[in-house]
Amino acid sequence: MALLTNAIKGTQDTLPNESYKIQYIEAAARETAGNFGFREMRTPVFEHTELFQRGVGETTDVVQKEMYTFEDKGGRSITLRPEGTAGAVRAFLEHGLFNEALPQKIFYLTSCYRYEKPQAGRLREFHQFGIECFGAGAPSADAEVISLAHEFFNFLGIDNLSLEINSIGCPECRKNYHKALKEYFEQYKGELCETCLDRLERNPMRILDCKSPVCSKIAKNAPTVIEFLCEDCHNHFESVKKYLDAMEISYTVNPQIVRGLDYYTRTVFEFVSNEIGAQGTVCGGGRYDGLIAEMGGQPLPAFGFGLGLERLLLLMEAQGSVFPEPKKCDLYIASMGENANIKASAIAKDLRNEGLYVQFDTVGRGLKAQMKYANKIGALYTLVLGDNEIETGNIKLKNMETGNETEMTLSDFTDNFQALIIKDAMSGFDSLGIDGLDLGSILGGTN
RNA sequence: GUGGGUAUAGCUUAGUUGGUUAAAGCGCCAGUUUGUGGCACUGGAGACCGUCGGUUCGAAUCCGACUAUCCACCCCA
Repeated sequence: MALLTNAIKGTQDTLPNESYKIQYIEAAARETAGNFGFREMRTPVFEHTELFQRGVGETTDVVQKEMYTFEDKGGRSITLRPEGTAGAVRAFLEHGLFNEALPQKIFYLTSCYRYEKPQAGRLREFHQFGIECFGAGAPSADAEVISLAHEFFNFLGIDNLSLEINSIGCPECRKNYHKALKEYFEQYKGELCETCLDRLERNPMRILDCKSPVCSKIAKNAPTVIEFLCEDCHNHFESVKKYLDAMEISYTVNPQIVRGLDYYTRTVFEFVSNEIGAQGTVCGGGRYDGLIAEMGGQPLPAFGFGLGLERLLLLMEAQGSVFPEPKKCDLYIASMGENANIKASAIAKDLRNEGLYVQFDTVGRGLKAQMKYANKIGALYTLVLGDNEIETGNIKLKNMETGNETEMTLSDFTDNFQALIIKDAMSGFDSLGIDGLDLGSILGGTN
């Protein structure tokens, strides 16, 4: 039974009373991306496993232990995407988008999958707002994409998010840096933690990231990547900073930032929060000039980021952000008797065609229960429809907020409901005169 | 994969040193009002007390294992 009624570990349902929040965030993402000239790309949730092995990097944790990989019935090895960039690059190459006007500016809103132990801000299925800018190698591209994320956060009214940037250079400068780093840490071989000893051999840059007090203390005085940047990479980084300064985007240079995906080169950055637990990176990205060639294309520079929607939502709730309320029900039609029930459905259809949000009873409840329901869903107006109303053609329209009822004929009501509620919202029925809208004749008494 | 916390109705929780029909608030349904919501009052439905096993005359309560969940490490969005 538990299998039937329990969601899979590390997954989350978004229920109807919460979904408007994530919809708001997604709408903000589309809006912001659009203003920067980024257009949406949708790619499959699954790809050939090789794509991620090559694209994300064989040595990364993501590929080594976190992928959802399975064999399909045709014997192919398939993997649920653990991130968005590899698939976007694949589609970019497959459809020859490099022949279109460059840069190709792409955004996506998608789910990603990683087999990890869930914790605060970390799910096995999570959602990303991703940006990829293909074919833009200038420092202005780095700055533009970073400013897009900045603008997005700004739009949502988020503060307390710090931008940290770094440059990890090109493969050429990294070679020298690795050498220097190894030499440095080897002096402390006796003190480093076990995992760091391992890192010393495989990827000494990761030691910079270690949380153990001993290692991080040693790492503090380690040589930084920035000191080892070649002239081109150095100039590039300096230029990026100038652009950010000019856009008044504040940042701190954090030489400790080492991104976990192999494809990054030069500029890397993170937007970090300290309000949502240990997994504080809400947005992370950078330049990946080698990836497109690595995946079989002509060499082409690129820059992008991934932004975690669940973490963002967590952050917004921690900050008490207000989300725009979803639309309220304009009209609830409470009906009694078969004739009225049928009439209610017909009225609802007509008003919905005019773009109004209308509901009627589909449970077969009594009038009182229907009124209760109308109240619960926050209906703005209620129309009671029974044998009397059908017979006489006279109805009362109830404003659920004030409780006022207004008498009118059914046909006037159906013809003018939209105008009526606008007028009512502006002034209330009580004060309605004969100005503008010609509604005087249908607004009999109020009570 | 490794640690630590937690597990009682849809939700939030109470449950005294093991002792009869496991309690409350919110929510849900209905009634008080033969055709009118919110407020109040009354009633109702809803819990194999996470699962399995053990100790005991007797277990929601003690013990063990498992599972789930939360948090942290690793790593990342």
